[in-house]
Amino acid sequence: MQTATITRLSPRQSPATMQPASGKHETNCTSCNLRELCLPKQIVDSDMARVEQLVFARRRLKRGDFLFKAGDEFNSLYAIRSGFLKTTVLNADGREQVTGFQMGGELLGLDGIGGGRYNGNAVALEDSEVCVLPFALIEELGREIPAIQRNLHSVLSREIVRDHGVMMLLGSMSAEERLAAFLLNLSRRFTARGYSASDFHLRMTREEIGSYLGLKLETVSRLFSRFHADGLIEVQQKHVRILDIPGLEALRRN
Amino acid sequence: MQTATITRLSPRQSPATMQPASGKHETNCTSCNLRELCLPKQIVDSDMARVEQLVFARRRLKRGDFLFKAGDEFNSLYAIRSGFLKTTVLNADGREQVTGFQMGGELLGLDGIGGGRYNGNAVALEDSEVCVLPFALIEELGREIPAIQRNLHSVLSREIVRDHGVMMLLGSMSAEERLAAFLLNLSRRFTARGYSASDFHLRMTREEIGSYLGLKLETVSRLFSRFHADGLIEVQQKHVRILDIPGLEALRRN
DNA sequence: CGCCAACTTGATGGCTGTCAAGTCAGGTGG
DNA sequence: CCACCTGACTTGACAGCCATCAAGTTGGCG
Repeated sequence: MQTATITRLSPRQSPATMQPASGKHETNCTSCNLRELCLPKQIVDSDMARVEQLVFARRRLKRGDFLFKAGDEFNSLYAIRSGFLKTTVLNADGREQVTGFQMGGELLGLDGIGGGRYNGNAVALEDSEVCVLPFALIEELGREIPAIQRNLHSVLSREIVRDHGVMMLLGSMSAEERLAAFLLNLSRRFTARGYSASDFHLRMTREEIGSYLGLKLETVSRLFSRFHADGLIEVQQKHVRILDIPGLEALRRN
Repeated sequence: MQTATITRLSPRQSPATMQPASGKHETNCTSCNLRELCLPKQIVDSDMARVEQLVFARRRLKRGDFLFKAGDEFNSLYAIRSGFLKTTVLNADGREQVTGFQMGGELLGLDGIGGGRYNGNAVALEDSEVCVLPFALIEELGREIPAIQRNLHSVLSREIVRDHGVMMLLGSMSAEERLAAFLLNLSRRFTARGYSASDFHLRMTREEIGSYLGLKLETVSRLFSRFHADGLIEVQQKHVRILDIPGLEALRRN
């Protein structure tokens, strides 16, 4: 399950001379409905052509496929066009910790910039498609277009802020608070992508939720049942409907 | 305790025209003994003069002083010249989570780049001195000197990797494993700065260690006592001597 | 010298983990 | 088309780790 379809958009040449993608099936940032999530608002039209050069290729993943593995050589960041992924890190003794769940418009691979190799795994939780963004090109364009440079720095910094939020979650919140925060976070991100804020399909297992939240799968399952009994949510396997967002918000803060 | 001495190194002009620092008491990256921690090896001499323009000022902090607070306007990163700091984030209901402890050569303020405001607090745990690096200058120089650009990206990415390590710690390790990993991490970082790997003074309280590790202060205290009883460390208040590094490494992995 | 924050240590309890048994749902093959 | 199979999930019983509450001790600092 590790082979994945790669659609090359332009011949691999020196990064400095890559041609923009063209053709009906090919990536087009200008018309991408995730544009506002990927790209800074300040990008002017005259720069868009250059921005689209960044998208070297697309890559399709089936559920279970690895986008990259810990230790793989780092060359590119990935922008999610569609689908749902998880990222994990591995312990010396083999334990795995889920570090995040990513959806459309979010960037993957930031952990590879510093060390030349990806630090963790990225795995598709459903069939997905990503844009491949060679990092050398990003840096080159960043030097020429300040809005691109600024955007990269913002993305990196916001990932740090997100991680600090997870530390807060893991370090000082109860199991109940963690799951409430998790559901509200998913809700907010689905909303930003035009999906229902209250009705969604979990792409990850109870075990993966538990790993992310520092809990065991049984605890997650029990909490879902409790939230259901308390009238906060409806839950049936992977389908969740939030009935009482203020109620969850109150839990998150107590 | 929020006022802090600021030593201005050069008159505040347009960032692009700032003059390099000079004078016997003034910052000099070339001769700074933390240079190898702050700066990429690839910096050539001809670029060093420009790099030193980055250091707009130094700032002295007394123990307890805030370097910045959550919500403060973001303008600069800070490089620690000497001393020891902690960073924290705050909950909606006032709980505080320690997100890290920083020492000489490490960069602070990365969490402010994305939002225009610092996301958390930075507090000096002992009298400290930092170099003030206006971020607009860093970005400007990054556009002109690829080694600087690369270095900034590496620093940001490595912070993400570090955060993922903390998530692993908090999400899937026992109290004992967490404290062992914490002590070994401190040991490694002191070693890199020329201090003893096995004999050091903790600048933070049991409560701050506990917050960082997701434990209560009593648990931290009990673990210190247990490690002592097991012959792994000697501990007397804030003075710690590691007696058995392999023993701690074995704990970290079990 | 005295005060107070920081620390240690003990007793107890509760939250969450562990172990176990059973249910559910979706996919596969006969 | 249905039965089976397997991974995912739920629920119960129990245990253990760590939190909580409490009482004292230490040591740094004014």
